[in-house]
Amino acid sequence: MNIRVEDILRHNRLSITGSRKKILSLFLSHAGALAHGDIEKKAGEKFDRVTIYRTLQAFVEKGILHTIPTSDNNVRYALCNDECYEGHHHDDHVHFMCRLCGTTTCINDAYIPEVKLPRGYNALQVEVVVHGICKNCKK
Amino acid sequence: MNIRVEDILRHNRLSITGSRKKILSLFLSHAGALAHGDIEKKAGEKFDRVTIYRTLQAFVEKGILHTIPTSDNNVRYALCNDECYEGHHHDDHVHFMCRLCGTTTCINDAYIPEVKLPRGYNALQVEVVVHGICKNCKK
DNA sequence: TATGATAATGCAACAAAGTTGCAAAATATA
DNA sequence: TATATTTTGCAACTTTGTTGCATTATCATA
Ligand SMILES: [Mn+2]
Ligand SMILES: [Mn+2]
Ligand SMILES: [Zn+2]
Ligand SMILES: [Zn+2]
Repeated sequence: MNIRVEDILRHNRLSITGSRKKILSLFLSHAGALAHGDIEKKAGEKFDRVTIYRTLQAFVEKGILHTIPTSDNNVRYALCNDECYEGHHHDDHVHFMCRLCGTTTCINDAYIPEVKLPRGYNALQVEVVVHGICKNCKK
Repeated sequence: MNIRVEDILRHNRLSITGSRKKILSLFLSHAGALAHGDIEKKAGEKFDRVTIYRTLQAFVEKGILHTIPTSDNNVRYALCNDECYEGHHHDDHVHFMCRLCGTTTCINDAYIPEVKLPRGYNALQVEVVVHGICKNCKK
Protein backbone atom coordinates (compact mmCIF):
# COMPACT_ATOMS: atom_id res chain seq x y z
CA MET A 1 0.00 0.00 0.00
CA ASN A 2 2.72 2.42 0.98
CA ILE A 3 4.51 1.53 -2.21
CA ARG A 4 1.42 2.33 -4.22
CA VAL A 5 1.05 5.69 -2.47
CA GLU A 6 4.62 6.65 -3.17
CA ASP A 7 4.32 5.55 -6.77
CA ILE A 8 1.33 7.78 -7.29
CA LEU A 9 3.13 10.76 -5.79
CA ARG A 10 6.26 10.12 -7.81
CA HIS A 11 4.27 9.61 -10.98
CA ASN A 12 2.72 13.04 -10.45
CA ARG A 13 6.05 14.68 -9.68
CA LEU A 14 5.09 15.46 -6.09
CA SER A 15 7.70 15.08 -3.44
CA ILE A 16 6.99 12.34 -0.95
CA THR A 17 6.04 13.86 2.36
CA GLY A 18 4.26 12.70 5.47
CA SER A 19 1.04 14.57 4.90
CA ARG A 20 0.74 13.58 1.27
CA LYS A 21 1.32 9.92 2.08
CA LYS A 22 -1.16 10.01 4.94
CA ILE A 23 -3.91 11.84 3.06
CA LEU A 24 -3.54 9.81 -0.10
CA SER A 25 -3.63 6.56 1.84
CA LEU A 26 -6.81 7.70 3.55
CA PHE A 27 -8.45 7.91 0.15
CA LEU A 28 -7.01 4.61 -1.05
CA SER A 29 -8.21 2.73 2.02
CA HIS A 30 -11.65 4.35 2.14
CA ALA A 31 -14.44 3.61 -0.31
CA GLY A 32 -16.29 6.91 -0.21
CA ALA A 33 -15.50 10.56 -0.69
CA LEU A 34 -14.03 12.69 2.08
CA ALA A 35 -14.56 16.31 3.03
CA HIS A 36 -11.82 18.51 4.41
CA GLY A 37 -13.29 18.07 7.86
CA ASP A 38 -13.27 14.26 7.62
CA ILE A 39 -9.62 14.32 6.71
CA GLU A 40 -8.77 16.60 9.60
CA LYS A 41 -10.38 14.09 11.93
CA LYS A 42 -8.99 10.94 10.33
CA ALA A 43 -5.48 12.32 10.01
CA GLY A 44 -5.51 13.11 13.72
CA GLU A 45 -3.64 16.03 15.21
CA LYS A 46 -0.67 15.19 13.07
CA PHE A 47 -1.02 17.81 10.37
CA ASP A 48 -1.77 21.48 10.28
CA ARG A 49 -5.08 22.54 8.80
CA VAL A 50 -3.25 24.64 6.24
CA THR A 51 -1.20 21.67 5.11
CA ILE A 52 -4.36 19.68 4.52
CA TYR A 53 -5.82 22.49 2.41
CA ARG A 54 -2.65 22.70 0.39
CA THR A 55 -2.35 18.96 -0.03
CA LEU A 56 -5.92 18.61 -1.27
CA GLN A 57 -5.39 21.50 -3.64
CA ALA A 58 -2.22 19.96 -5.02
CA PHE A 59 -3.95 16.60 -5.50
CA VAL A 60 -6.82 18.22 -7.37
CA GLU A 61 -4.43 20.14 -9.60
CA LYS A 62 -2.46 17.02 -10.38
CA GLY A 63 -5.55 14.99 -11.23
CA ILE A 64 -5.28 12.65 -8.24
CA LEU A 65 -8.48 13.84 -6.59
CA HIS A 66 -11.63 15.47 -7.92
CA THR A 67 -14.32 17.47 -6.15
CA ILE A 68 -17.96 16.50 -6.01
CA PRO A 69 -20.78 19.03 -6.39
CA THR A 70 -23.13 19.28 -3.43
CA SER A 71 -25.90 21.57 -2.28
CA ASP A 72 -24.63 21.66 1.26
CA ASN A 73 -21.63 23.92 0.98
CA ASN A 74 -19.26 21.12 1.92
CA VAL A 75 -16.92 20.08 -0.89
CA ARG A 76 -16.10 16.40 -0.93
CA TYR A 77 -13.03 14.88 -2.57
CA ALA A 78 -12.59 11.49 -4.19
CA LEU A 79 -9.90 9.64 -6.12
CA CYS A 80 -9.75 10.20 -9.85
CA ASN A 81 -9.43 7.40 -12.34
CA ASP A 82 -6.33 6.91 -14.45
CA GLU A 83 -7.45 9.17 -17.26
CA CYS A 84 -7.01 12.31 -15.17
CA TYR A 85 -3.75 14.17 -15.26
CA GLU A 86 -2.42 17.61 -14.43
CA GLY A 87 -5.03 20.18 -15.34
CA HIS A 88 -7.16 17.65 -17.25
CA HIS A 89 -9.93 15.99 -15.37
CA HIS A 90 -12.25 13.40 -16.89
CA ASP A 91 -14.36 12.52 -13.91
CA ASP A 92 -17.58 12.25 -15.79
CA HIS A 93 -19.37 9.73 -13.68
CA VAL A 94 -22.39 9.71 -11.43
CA HIS A 95 -22.05 10.54 -7.74
CA PHE A 96 -24.31 9.02 -5.16
CA MET A 97 -25.11 10.53 -1.77
CA CYS A 98 -26.85 8.34 0.78
CA ARG A 99 -29.64 9.99 2.75
CA LEU A 100 -29.12 7.56 5.63
CA CYS A 101 -25.41 7.10 6.20
CA GLY A 102 -24.37 10.32 4.50
CA THR A 103 -21.60 8.73 2.46
CA THR A 104 -20.79 10.00 -1.00
CA THR A 105 -19.60 7.49 -3.58
CA CYS A 106 -18.36 7.60 -7.13
CA ILE A 107 -20.44 5.33 -9.36
CA ASN A 108 -17.98 4.54 -12.07
CA ASP A 109 -20.11 2.10 -13.99
CA ALA A 110 -23.25 4.16 -14.44
CA TYR A 111 -23.84 5.73 -17.80
CA ILE A 112 -23.91 9.52 -17.76
CA PRO A 113 -27.01 10.41 -19.72
CA GLU A 114 -27.14 12.87 -22.57
CA VAL A 115 -28.96 16.07 -21.61
CA LYS A 116 -30.94 17.89 -24.28
CA LEU A 117 -30.64 21.60 -23.65
CA PRO A 118 -32.62 24.42 -25.23
CA ARG A 119 -31.23 26.13 -28.32
CA GLY A 120 -28.14 28.20 -27.70
CA TYR A 121 -26.71 26.33 -24.78
CA ASN A 122 -23.44 24.53 -25.37
CA ALA A 123 -22.72 21.73 -22.89
CA LEU A 124 -19.13 20.93 -22.00
CA GLN A 125 -19.54 18.84 -18.89
CA VAL A 126 -22.48 17.16 -17.18
CA GLU A 127 -22.42 16.54 -13.44
CA VAL A 128 -24.95 14.12 -12.00
CA VAL A 129 -25.53 13.65 -8.28
CA VAL A 130 -28.06 11.05 -7.23
CA HIS A 131 -29.51 11.12 -3.73
CA GLY A 132 -31.03 8.01 -2.24
CA ILE A 133 -30.34 4.92 -0.17
CA CYS A 134 -27.03 3.21 -0.69
CA LYS A 135 -26.17 -0.46 -1.05
CA ASN A 136 -25.11 -0.78 2.58
CA CYS A 137 -28.07 0.97 4.11
CA LYS A 138 -30.63 -0.89 2.03
CA LYS A 139 -30.00 -4.28 3.67
CA MET B 1 -44.15 43.83 -9.35
CA ASN B 2 -44.44 44.91 -5.75
CA ILE B 3 -47.92 43.47 -5.69
CA ARG B 4 -46.62 40.14 -6.92
CA VAL B 5 -43.90 40.11 -4.26
CA GLU B 6 -46.38 40.78 -1.50
CA ASP B 7 -48.74 38.16 -2.84
CA ILE B 8 -46.03 35.52 -2.74
CA LEU B 9 -45.13 36.42 0.81
CA ARG B 10 -48.74 36.42 1.94
CA HIS B 11 -49.43 33.16 0.17
CA ASN B 12 -46.59 31.59 2.11
CA ARG B 13 -47.72 33.05 5.42
CA LEU B 14 -44.64 35.23 5.75
CA SER B 15 -45.04 38.71 7.13
CA ILE B 16 -44.28 41.44 4.66
CA THR B 17 -41.03 43.12 5.60
CA GLY B 18 -38.47 45.28 3.89
CA SER B 19 -35.79 42.65 3.53
CA ARG B 20 -38.15 39.97 2.29
CA LYS B 21 -39.63 42.29 -0.32
CA LYS B 22 -36.21 43.44 -1.45
CA ILE B 23 -34.63 39.99 -1.65
CA LEU B 24 -37.60 38.39 -3.33
CA SER B 25 -37.81 41.16 -5.91
CA LEU B 26 -34.11 40.67 -6.66
CA PHE B 27 -34.89 37.11 -7.65
CA LEU B 28 -37.99 38.06 -9.61
CA SER B 29 -36.17 40.70 -11.62
CA HIS B 30 -33.05 38.65 -12.26
CA ALA B 31 -32.90 35.68 -14.61
CA GLY B 32 -30.14 33.68 -12.98
CA ALA B 33 -29.42 32.25 -9.59
CA LEU B 34 -27.88 34.33 -6.81
CA ALA B 35 -25.41 33.47 -4.08
CA HIS B 36 -25.58 34.97 -0.63
CA GLY B 37 -22.72 37.27 -1.58
CA ASP B 38 -24.50 38.54 -4.69
CA ILE B 39 -27.52 39.44 -2.61
CA GLU B 40 -25.43 41.26 -0.05
CA LYS B 41 -24.01 43.39 -2.86
CA LYS B 42 -27.25 43.92 -4.74
CA ALA B 43 -29.26 44.74 -1.64
CA GLY B 44 -26.74 47.41 -0.72
CA GLU B 45 -25.91 48.32 2.83
CA LYS B 46 -29.56 48.26 3.67
CA PHE B 47 -29.80 44.91 5.41
CA ASP B 48 -27.78 43.12 7.99
CA ARG B 49 -25.92 40.02 6.87
CA VAL B 50 -27.79 37.97 9.45
CA THR B 51 -31.13 39.11 8.10
CA ILE B 52 -30.15 37.97 4.62
CA TYR B 53 -29.17 34.54 5.94
CA ARG B 54 -32.44 34.24 7.78
CA THR B 55 -34.48 35.47 4.85
CA LEU B 56 -32.90 32.99 2.44
CA GLN B 57 -33.39 30.21 4.94
CA ALA B 58 -37.05 31.11 5.38
CA PHE B 59 -37.57 31.22 1.61
CA VAL B 60 -36.00 27.80 1.16
CA GLU B 61 -38.13 26.33 3.94
CA LYS B 62 -41.28 27.79 2.44
CA GLY B 63 -40.50 26.49 -1.03
CA ILE B 64 -39.95 29.91 -2.57
CA LEU B 65 -36.27 29.36 -3.32
CA HIS B 66 -34.19 26.25 -3.88
CA THR B 67 -30.43 25.73 -3.64
CA ILE B 68 -28.27 24.58 -6.51
CA PRO B 69 -25.46 22.04 -6.09
CA THR B 70 -22.02 23.29 -7.04
CA SER B 71 -18.45 22.09 -6.76
CA ASP B 72 -17.22 25.48 -5.67
CA ASN B 73 -18.46 25.72 -2.13
CA ASN B 74 -20.75 28.60 -2.97
CA VAL B 75 -24.43 27.78 -2.66
CA ARG B 76 -26.61 29.54 -5.18
CA TYR B 77 -30.34 30.18 -4.78
CA ALA B 78 -33.05 30.36 -7.40
CA LEU B 79 -36.82 30.72 -7.53
CA CYS B 80 -38.86 27.57 -7.25
CA ASN B 81 -41.74 26.76 -9.53
CA ASP B 82 -45.31 26.65 -8.30
CA GLU B 83 -45.24 23.01 -7.28
CA CYS B 84 -42.96 23.68 -4.32
CA TYR B 85 -44.47 24.35 -0.95
CA GLU B 86 -43.42 24.31 2.67
CA GLY B 87 -41.05 21.43 3.23
CA HIS B 88 -41.78 19.88 -0.18
CA HIS B 89 -39.48 20.81 -3.01
CA HIS B 90 -39.88 19.52 -6.55
CA ASP B 91 -37.07 21.31 -8.26
CA ASP B 92 -36.05 18.46 -10.46
CA HIS B 93 -34.69 20.35 -13.39
CA VAL B 94 -31.32 20.82 -15.00
CA HIS B 95 -29.03 23.64 -13.86
CA PHE B 96 -26.63 25.30 -16.21
CA MET B 97 -23.45 27.11 -15.21
CA CYS B 98 -21.71 29.24 -17.81
CA ARG B 99 -17.94 28.95 -17.93
CA LEU B 100 -17.67 32.45 -19.38
CA CYS B 101 -20.08 34.76 -17.59
CA GLY B 102 -20.40 32.60 -14.50
CA THR B 103 -24.17 32.77 -14.35
CA THR B 104 -26.21 29.86 -13.10
CA THR B 105 -29.62 29.26 -14.66
CA CYS B 106 -32.50 26.90 -14.09
CA ILE B 107 -33.34 25.05 -17.30
CA ASN B 108 -36.96 24.25 -16.72
CA ASP B 109 -37.68 22.67 -20.05
CA ALA B 110 -34.89 20.13 -20.19
CA TYR B 111 -35.78 16.55 -19.47
CA ILE B 112 -34.01 15.08 -16.43
CA PRO B 113 -32.68 11.79 -17.65
CA GLU B 114 -33.16 8.46 -15.94
CA VAL B 115 -29.95 7.19 -14.35
CA LYS B 116 -29.33 3.46 -14.24
CA LEU B 117 -27.51 2.65 -11.02
CA PRO B 118 -25.79 -0.58 -10.02
CA ARG B 119 -27.79 -3.17 -8.04
CA GLY B 120 -28.59 -2.12 -4.50
CA TYR B 121 -28.73 1.62 -4.98
CA ASN B 122 -32.11 3.26 -4.58
CA ALA B 123 -32.44 6.66 -6.24
CA LEU B 124 -34.75 9.26 -4.72
CA GLN B 125 -33.57 12.43 -6.44
CA VAL B 126 -31.33 13.21 -9.39
CA GLU B 127 -29.47 16.51 -9.60
CA VAL B 128 -27.97 17.52 -12.93
CA VAL B 129 -25.61 20.46 -13.38
CA VAL B 130 -24.38 21.18 -16.87
CA HIS B 131 -21.31 23.35 -17.40
CA GLY B 132 -20.75 25.06 -20.69
CA ILE B 133 -21.35 28.23 -22.67
CA CYS B 134 -24.68 29.94 -22.18
CA LYS B 135 -27.05 31.43 -24.71
CA ASN B 136 -25.83 34.97 -24.10
CA CYS B 137 -22.13 34.23 -24.28
CA LYS B 138 -22.41 32.13 -27.42
CA LYS B 139 -23.39 35.01 -29.68
C1' DT C 1 -57.04 53.35 13.61
C1' DA C 2 -55.25 52.40 18.10
C1' DT C 3 -53.52 48.52 21.01
C1' DG C 4 -51.30 44.48 22.45
C1' DA C 5 -49.40 40.02 20.89
C1' DT C 6 -46.23 38.13 17.85
C1' DA C 7 -42.52 38.03 14.68
C1' DA C 8 -38.46 40.02 12.38
C1' DT C 9 -34.44 42.83 12.60
C1' DG C 10 -29.87 44.54 13.88
C1' DC C 11 -26.20 44.29 16.84
C1' DA C 12 -22.58 42.09 19.30
C1' DA C 13 -20.08 38.35 20.26
C1' DC C 14 -18.68 34.24 18.72
C1' DA C 15 -17.33 29.95 15.93
C1' DA C 16 -15.88 27.84 11.87
C1' DA C 17 -13.74 27.87 7.43
C1' DG C 18 -10.37 29.43 4.42
C1' DT C 19 -6.09 32.42 3.02
C1' DT C 20 -1.41 34.43 3.09
C1' DG C 21 3.49 35.40 4.27
C1' DC C 22 7.34 33.71 6.14
C1' DA C 23 10.90 31.26 8.84
C1' DA C 24 12.12 26.57 9.87
C1' DA C 25 12.25 21.91 8.46
C1' DA C 26 12.13 18.27 5.15
C1' DT C 27 13.00 16.56 0.61
C1' DA C 28 15.24 16.22 -3.84
C1' DT C 29 19.24 16.59 -6.69
C1' DA C 30 23.87 16.31 -7.91
C1' DT D 1 27.07 14.82 1.88
C1' DA D 2 26.15 19.55 0.50
C1' DT D 3 23.18 22.67 -1.53
C1' DA D 4 19.00 24.11 -3.91
C1' DT D 5 14.25 23.59 -3.80
C1' DT D 6 9.97 22.49 -1.83
C1' DT D 7 6.93 21.79 1.91
C1' DT D 8 5.42 22.55 6.44
C1' DG D 9 3.64 24.83 10.60
C1' DC D 10 2.67 28.89 12.76
C1' DA D 11 0.64 33.34 13.29
C1' DA D 12 -2.16 36.66 11.79
C1' DC D 13 -5.88 37.68 9.20
C1' DT D 14 -10.31 37.55 6.27
C1' DT D 15 -14.55 35.66 5.15
C1' DT D 16 -18.50 33.07 6.15
C1' DG D 17 -21.93 31.47 9.06
C1' DT D 18 -24.38 31.10 13.89
C1' DT D 19 -26.67 32.48 18.26
C1' DG D 20 -28.89 35.28 21.98
C1' DC D 21 -31.14 39.17 22.98
C1' DA D 22 -32.98 43.90 23.16
C1' DT D 23 -35.29 46.93 19.93
C1' DT D 24 -38.37 47.61 16.26
C1' DA D 25 -41.77 46.40 12.84
C1' DT D 26 -45.73 43.82 11.48
C1' DC D 27 -50.12 41.58 12.27
C1' DA D 28 -54.62 40.63 14.15
C1' DT D 29 -58.67 42.43 16.33
C1' DA D 30 -61.21 45.39 19.08
MN1 LIG E 1 -16.14 10.82 -8.42
MN1 LIG F 1 -33.35 25.59 -10.29
ZN1 LIG G 1 -25.90 4.67 3.13
ZN1 LIG H 1 -22.56 32.99 -20.10
